[in-house]
Amino acid sequence: MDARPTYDEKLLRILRESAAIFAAKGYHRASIRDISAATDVSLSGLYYYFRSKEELLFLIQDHCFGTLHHRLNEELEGSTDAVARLRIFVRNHLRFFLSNQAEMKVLSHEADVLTGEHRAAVQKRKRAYAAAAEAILTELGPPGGVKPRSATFALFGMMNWIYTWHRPDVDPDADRLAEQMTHLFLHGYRTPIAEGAEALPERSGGGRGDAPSIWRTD
Amino acid sequence: MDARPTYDEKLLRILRESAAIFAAKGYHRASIRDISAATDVSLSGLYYYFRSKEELLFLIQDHCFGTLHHRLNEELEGSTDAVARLRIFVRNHLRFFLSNQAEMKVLSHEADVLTGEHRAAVQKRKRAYAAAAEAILTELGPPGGVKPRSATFALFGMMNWIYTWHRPDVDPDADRLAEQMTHLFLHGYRTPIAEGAEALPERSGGGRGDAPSIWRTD
Amino acid sequence: MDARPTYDEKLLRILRESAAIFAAKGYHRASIRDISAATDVSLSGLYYYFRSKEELLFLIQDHCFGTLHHRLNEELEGSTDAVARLRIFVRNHLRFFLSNQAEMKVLSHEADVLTGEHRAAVQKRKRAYAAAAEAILTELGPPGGVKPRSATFALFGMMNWIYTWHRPDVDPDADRLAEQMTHLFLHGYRTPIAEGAEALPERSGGGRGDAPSIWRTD
Amino acid sequence: MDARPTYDEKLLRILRESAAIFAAKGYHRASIRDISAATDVSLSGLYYYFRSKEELLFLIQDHCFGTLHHRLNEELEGSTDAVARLRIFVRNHLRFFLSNQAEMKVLSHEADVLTGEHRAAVQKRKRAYAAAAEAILTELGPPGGVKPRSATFALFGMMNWIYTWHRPDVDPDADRLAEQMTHLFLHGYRTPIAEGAEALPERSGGGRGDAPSIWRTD
DNA sequence: AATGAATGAGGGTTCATTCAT
DNA sequence: CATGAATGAACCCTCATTCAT
Repeated sequence: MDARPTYDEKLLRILRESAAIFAAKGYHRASIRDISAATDVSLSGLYYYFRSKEELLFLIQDHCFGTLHHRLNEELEGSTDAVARLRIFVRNHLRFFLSNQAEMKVLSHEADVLTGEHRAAVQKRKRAYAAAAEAILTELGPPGGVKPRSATFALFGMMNWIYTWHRPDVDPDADRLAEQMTHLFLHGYRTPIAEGAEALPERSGGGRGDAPSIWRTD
Repeated sequence: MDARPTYDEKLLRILRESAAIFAAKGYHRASIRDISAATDVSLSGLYYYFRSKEELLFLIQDHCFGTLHHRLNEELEGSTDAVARLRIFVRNHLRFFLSNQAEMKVLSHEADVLTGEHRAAVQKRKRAYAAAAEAILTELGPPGGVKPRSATFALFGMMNWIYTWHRPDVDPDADRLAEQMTHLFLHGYRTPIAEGAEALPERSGGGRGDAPSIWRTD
Repeated sequence: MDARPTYDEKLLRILRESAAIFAAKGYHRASIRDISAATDVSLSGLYYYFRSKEELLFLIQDHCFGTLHHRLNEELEGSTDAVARLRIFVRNHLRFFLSNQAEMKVLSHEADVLTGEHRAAVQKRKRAYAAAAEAILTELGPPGGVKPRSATFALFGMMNWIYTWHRPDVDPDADRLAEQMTHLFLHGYRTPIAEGAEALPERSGGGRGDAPSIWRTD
Repeated sequence: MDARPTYDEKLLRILRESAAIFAAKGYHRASIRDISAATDVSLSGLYYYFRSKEELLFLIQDHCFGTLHHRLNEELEGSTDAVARLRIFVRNHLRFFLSNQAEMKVLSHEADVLTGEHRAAVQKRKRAYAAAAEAILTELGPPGGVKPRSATFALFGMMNWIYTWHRPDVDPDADRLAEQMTHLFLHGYRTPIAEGAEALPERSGGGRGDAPSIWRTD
């Protein structure tokens, strides 16, 4: 109804372009000058939209998380079956991830750049989203031997790692990947760990505590 | 036998401290001055040990990958059972990860900082290690529906993501985590995907191609 | 009679707030944004009232000097006794100074910020005021040894320096201070310098010309 | 004995040139680039000698005050007569002031730019020097009506104001000025205030409390 | 083998000011 | 009258790196 570009639209454009630049070069290597060039907004003009580079990153992360979680709730609505809900969760996450690769890379990769209140606000979002995930896992019933906390993060690891390897021309699309990851996770999660499974013969210096230095001297 | 501090020992110390600093602040935010302060070597003195900051990062990553892969081969030696070999692989990876958190974080997090020959050299190492992993998966026999490439990276995702969440006081140690992750992966990998599993009712705009903007405007 | 806020009143409010800010932070450190915030006038809105930051400073200084001198003439009117006139001069200056500390600090402290015509206009006011002071001193009759020019500035120094130290809770008020300073000045001014008073034994390297560096190297 | 330029000498040169620039343009208007140009040291090279612009100002002020006070003590040594000591104090101050005009202007004019520890350190110096001055005044015996605190600052006002007016070609040199200011101060300080001196007829709105606005509206 | 001194390039940010509305 | 949006210029400071010693 209103064709005039609104204030919001311009900010959103800046956020989108900035996310792409942060994704490509990394937050610290990207300069405000890069963003100025990409957006065709003067260096100082940008500061009308955010107070600092860090706030810019915050705006990106905050909006991104907000939308991700918001969509999840929409998708879950009405669904009651535990497995279906897990599948929806994974699919939503991966769809969003692959549709907004730049933003999600920024979210995954620049997680601990933020400080102070910005950091706190994003962590709050993160915790809420992780809690939603854990709740879904809980609905699945007791796991077969994997701790729920580790399992949650293992699932996130599978999903969040994709920005490092996924190539659209070679790899499955979001929905297919979602099926596969749900499947992968679900069976292991439910199947009890067999006795003696861990009976691996010890070979070299054991686990933690022994902590051999990473640096070979030979 | 030789009590004199050798050249190597000092370089190694520098690499260790540098890895810790890179892990804590990120490669780009960490300055050579930080490293100078941490190592008690003068700024210019450091340049005796590496030609540039990037080479320093390379040395860390190269040694780290080298050791990781070297250990894997040692651990695998003599073992023939496919499942056992997978378990060894995961355990080796996680032990190493948790024993050398700083280095592994640098490896995971600063993967695409390197350029030119340094980049090529590390990628070669990375590919070799990934190939070893994929070979082990292949030994497991045909998967039940998950593509081997996706599965490999899903496994790496689970494992490499731990630097973002693992807390030694709360979470299982490396060996126990290895059991769980092996278990998690293995069952999903082998179990065939049931027909109709993906029959999720479509809800919002579909997967890729539709690519809704990340930024809500409502 | 007229309740509507007039043009002048708003300008005056702006000048008053600006003077306070300039006094607090110094002209150069104070930003137009600070003034915008303090006056609740938008950044660009301020430029309706003055053409540039420098003009704003000019308006403050010009008004301030104008009023100071105007009051002096009012106070002096009808008084003929030389000493009484000096007393009135000092009292007027100090009253004004302590009643308008911000403005007078700006006057004293930002004296040579102005350039071009602004500078010329203020200096004209300054010279006129200083001439009035010198005239009063002349009426006192020939000094006892102090040059009139130095004496005038010594008096101004005493008076203008107060913005650096005067604390209303501890120090005398304007009128009492005026008595004391008049007294202080008057006696020294009239009393002849005794012969041999200056017969101080030379100690270190003499006065100007010798110009020892300020920086100790021992 | 050693003709090689030492580290110190270079720092001192930088401080001297910086003081001249701060004196000429004011601290805030002067840029590090100005100093770089004046000293022929690269912009970044300067930061080898100080950590920030503020520290540079601190170094100037600290050294300056240190030397001033140090010299005072040297000059006072052995002198016992109260009046002679006052004369020495004033002479030392004025000699130093006129021999190091730039530094002293910076000291007088940029007094409250410093913050934190820098500010505290300089204020400590300032208090010590002011205390020395007050001690000398105390030795003179009880004043004739002027409060010692006001008197001290009146004297400082006379002296410190000279950077605003003194012209070497027209005005007396430091030693002569010292005589005159000592004389000016001394007589007023000792002579009792006559009764009824302050019996000035009130004319316009009285002293403080009445505080007429500085801005004329007529 | 080690370092003090120095630098060019570039970083984030602020500022006074303008102009269409 | 008033303002939201925008900008060029400048500012302070940090960085990786070098080089004479």
